[in-house]
Amino acid sequence: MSQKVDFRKHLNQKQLEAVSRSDGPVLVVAGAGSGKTRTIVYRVAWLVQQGVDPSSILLMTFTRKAAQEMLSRASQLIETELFDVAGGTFHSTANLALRRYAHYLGIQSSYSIMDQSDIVDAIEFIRKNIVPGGNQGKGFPRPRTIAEILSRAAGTDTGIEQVLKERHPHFLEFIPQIEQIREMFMDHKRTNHLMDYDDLLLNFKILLETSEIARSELSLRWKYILVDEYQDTNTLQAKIIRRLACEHDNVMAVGDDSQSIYSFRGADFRNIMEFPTLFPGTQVIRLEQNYRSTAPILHLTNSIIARATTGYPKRLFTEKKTGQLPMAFRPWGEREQSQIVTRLVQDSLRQGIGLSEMAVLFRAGFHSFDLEAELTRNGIPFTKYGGFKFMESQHIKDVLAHLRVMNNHRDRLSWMRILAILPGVGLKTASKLAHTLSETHDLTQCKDLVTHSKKFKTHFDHLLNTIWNTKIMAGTIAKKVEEINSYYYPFLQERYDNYPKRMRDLDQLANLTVPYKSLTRFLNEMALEPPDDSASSERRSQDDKLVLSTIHSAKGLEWHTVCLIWVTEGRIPSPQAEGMDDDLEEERRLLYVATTRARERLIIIAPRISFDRRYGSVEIPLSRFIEDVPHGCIRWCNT
DNA sequence: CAAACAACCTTTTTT
DNA sequence: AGGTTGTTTG
Repeated sequence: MSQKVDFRKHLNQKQLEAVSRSDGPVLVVAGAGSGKTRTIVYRVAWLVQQGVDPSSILLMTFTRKAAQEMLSRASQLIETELFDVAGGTFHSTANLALRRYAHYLGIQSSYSIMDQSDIVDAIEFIRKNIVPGGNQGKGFPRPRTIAEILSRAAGTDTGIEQVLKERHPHFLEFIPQIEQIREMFMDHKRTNHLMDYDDLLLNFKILLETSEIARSELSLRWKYILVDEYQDTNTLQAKIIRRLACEHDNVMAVGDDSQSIYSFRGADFRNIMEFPTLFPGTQVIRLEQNYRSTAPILHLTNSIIARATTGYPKRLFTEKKTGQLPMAFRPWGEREQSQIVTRLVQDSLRQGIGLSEMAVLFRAGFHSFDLEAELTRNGIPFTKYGGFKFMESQHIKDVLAHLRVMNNHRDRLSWMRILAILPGVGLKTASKLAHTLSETHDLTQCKDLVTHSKKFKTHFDHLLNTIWNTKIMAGTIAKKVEEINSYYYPFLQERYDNYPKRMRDLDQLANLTVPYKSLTRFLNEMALEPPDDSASSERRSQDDKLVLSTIHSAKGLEWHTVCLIWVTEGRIPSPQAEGMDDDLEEERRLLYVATTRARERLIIIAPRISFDRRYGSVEIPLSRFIEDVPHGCIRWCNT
């Protein structure tokens, strides 16, 4: 048995209270930097030291990485391996449970998981077919928007009409069409054995509600449930937790309503407010001592969130009394902004602050394009979190489609994608062939599908041979990916000028498969948790690089120095939020999350001029959230 | 029915 | 600046 950990020494009064609670529901309202992660880590350690079997603990987090980190910290603490603890996202937990219990719902357990782009592709495909001979063109929502609407309806447990009224009143006239698309989309998923993110949660919930066996088995297995980032759960997820804990009520939910920033995904901070209602007898514990930031930074962040209308009032305090005032700059334009950041980074380096101790944060992925160029010019290495996704670039999707077809021959859209790569194949041909191919197990029977064109037949044969041979060939998944890569290479070269770079991406993809033994596993995990980008897989700790990140992707992280760019109207708050109170509130919380990432130094930059393609140079005011803040909070600097 | 070209428009945030 | 959508041509 491991040595005893002195919990009293490592935790403050409140943290200790949460960690050592015996049984029953607990809600930990943990302000930014108040030791939220620490509390969870110590809670796991405490439970295990009390003799709780690690395999009866379930740790739900926002990303798999977060779960792994917490578990590894906990296991270091008590010097006990903890790989028996179930840890992961709601989606991966749902996936796990559904694989096992799908038959109770009359669903095949061999379903594939659709990622965002699969969903959009499918909806687009359906929309094209819905009105024969014509697209509804003008004013009709785009596939991406439709996907959003459907997802929101699923995640909030409401109807399409409700969602449209609240979020997209200008599409109200299309209710019948959208309903129809929804029906056809569901049909498409059923016949092709597919599930999207919402289906995972929805079916998990249904499973827990309808199958007494599954519910009690799971609830008896996971006797202690910990949920991180509870403020970013939706109603569906709350219901899942409620059911999972039905046998014991041992749930510890941890979160901060002031940091709820995922409402576009159906998350609602009111969820965390209602937790005590969902679990009567909940002990609410507030963590308000901040261990991260200096007093001046905290003063600013407190002022930013003070005007928010969220529920649990709190005011963080710290014992780090001294420190620099947050600095703010108003440079002329984007160019100057990038130069300030660069200069700042170079100065900090001279002061001995490592590159990886600094981060630049922004509202949206494209806000950093100019900065990226400037950093490159100055030879400053950086990695970027958030924004464009490796897995969603065309060439990666092409190769993945081959793998998916090998895995699930019914995947019609992947067939279409593969076929459309061949020269001389467009929508019509692909559609026809994909239909037959997806119905047939044995590809060797499909050779004669194409007879008319000799040239095309050669290509088609080659494709079928490659798929078939790769499918049955022995060897690792990486080997198979390489096989597909070399088949795909000529097309890649043909289609893209930057094919060498894209080829490197494909090699990277092969590397990603290394930890996996089963192709199904690999594909599903990639859909559930895609890697950040091609660069980050090489990143791995020791590389000293500046971090550029969207605010969303910076959640839960911290740096010595944080620099926020584009703190202006039109960027934060984002123009889309304009006129919607709830959304504007969320933008404020977003800025709160961003500013609370800083330990010692916070820099805010807000260019005066932004370049708009339509109107040319436009003057833009400082973000209203900073305008609101008391004067002495910030030191204004000349550029 | 597919390829080549042109206009366009988009652009939050992510499991 | 990129992909996407629509239009024309072969």
